[in-house]
Amino acid sequence: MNDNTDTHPFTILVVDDDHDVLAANARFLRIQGFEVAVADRAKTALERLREQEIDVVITDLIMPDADGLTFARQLRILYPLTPIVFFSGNANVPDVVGAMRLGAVDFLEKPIDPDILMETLVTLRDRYERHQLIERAAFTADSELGQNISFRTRVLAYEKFIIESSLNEHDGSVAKVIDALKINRRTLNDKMLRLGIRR
Amino acid sequence: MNDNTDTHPFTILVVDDDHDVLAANARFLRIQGFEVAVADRAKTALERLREQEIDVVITDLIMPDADGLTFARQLRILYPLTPIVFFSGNANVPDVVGAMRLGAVDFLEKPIDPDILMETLVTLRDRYERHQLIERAAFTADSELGQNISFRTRVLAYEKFIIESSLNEHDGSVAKVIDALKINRRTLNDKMLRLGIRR
DNA sequence: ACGTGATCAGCAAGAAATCGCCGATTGCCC
DNA sequence: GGGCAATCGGCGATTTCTTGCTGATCACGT
Repeated sequence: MNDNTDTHPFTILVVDDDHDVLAANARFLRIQGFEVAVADRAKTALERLREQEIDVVITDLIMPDADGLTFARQLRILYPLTPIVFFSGNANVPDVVGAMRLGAVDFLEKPIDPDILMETLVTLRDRYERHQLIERAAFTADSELGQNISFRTRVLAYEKFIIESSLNEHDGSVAKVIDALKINRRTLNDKMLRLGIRR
Repeated sequence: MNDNTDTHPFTILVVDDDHDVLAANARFLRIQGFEVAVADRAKTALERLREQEIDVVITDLIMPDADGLTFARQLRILYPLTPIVFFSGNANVPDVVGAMRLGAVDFLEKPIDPDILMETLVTLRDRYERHQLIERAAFTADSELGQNISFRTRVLAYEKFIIESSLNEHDGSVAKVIDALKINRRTLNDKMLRLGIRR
């Protein structure tokens, strides 16, 4: 199911309707060594997401064809675990609340401070490099087929993700995972078996 | 409709260092039929939480003895499931982000609009009156030990998130959610009940 | 080689979730 | 009012999950 891209580069999708800002940010991120994809509106952004593997989405809250929250909502359905970072020039509190409720990783203010942006991205990349890999495969594998991923599938993928993350976090120690997740050892074993998790 | 005096009245803890505002808000909420506890600082608030069962905490972001986020962090350790509603007069984006990351239910701006506050609280109460009880028990049982949130809890939270997202996406149409998530109607109904999801 | 600690799977009973079937309710249109 | 579509909850059979008990591996240090 999972394709060959053993190690695809960590890719960031930057969404901004201001082409100048978009280009500048993209350039900055490329210089910093990230793989960057760009889009100037929600529709294009969703296309990019379909075309290539995106690891992080950084998006303006305001877009010509949809507001950022609606976009994030769609994104969440299709790619439930892809981190989203919002930015906006004049965000009000309800917007920020809404964004965070949709699982935004962070909310930055425009103009973006490069240091802060980098810090956020590096954190995400580290996290990605540690665990994300496997969980991602499960999600994307399904989502490519169509819009609707079954409830069951999503939940299983999430379970897998949690367990693998925790295993990673604890250097593969099952005992520690049992303690951390407060899960019965037998149950954990079964789930690992069922979900195809190896240490 | 429902008299749920089976356990204890739905209790709100209001935290504000401005005694006048505190008194005014407490009075307002009592008139609205809520049981209200008050505190004028983080320390007192934590005492109240120990003394009595609190169902919702409404707190100013700024307190004399600790900032609201630190307070929320402590609260989260001790009572991970207790909903927190923040309010602040001059909130900046990072504060809101931090609050939401700590699992705040909402972030209101001062001066508080009574209607919005009521709406938030009524939603929380309804949810509480449903089956939050069960979930709640699971959460608090786990949380006493510390940071680690149990596997079960996380999965439940994710299920809730999926269903709520899907409901949102489909304007609350259960039928469409059933189709999108490919979930049995009966199962969905059960889960909504168990997880305290309303349309 | 032996003990120890960590891990794993088979088994089976008990617990929980799933889901079809049924009837009830509500809002809407004719 | 009557028909219709959407929604919900009770009931119960069936399936699935959980989990304690057990014995088996395996790596490692003595």
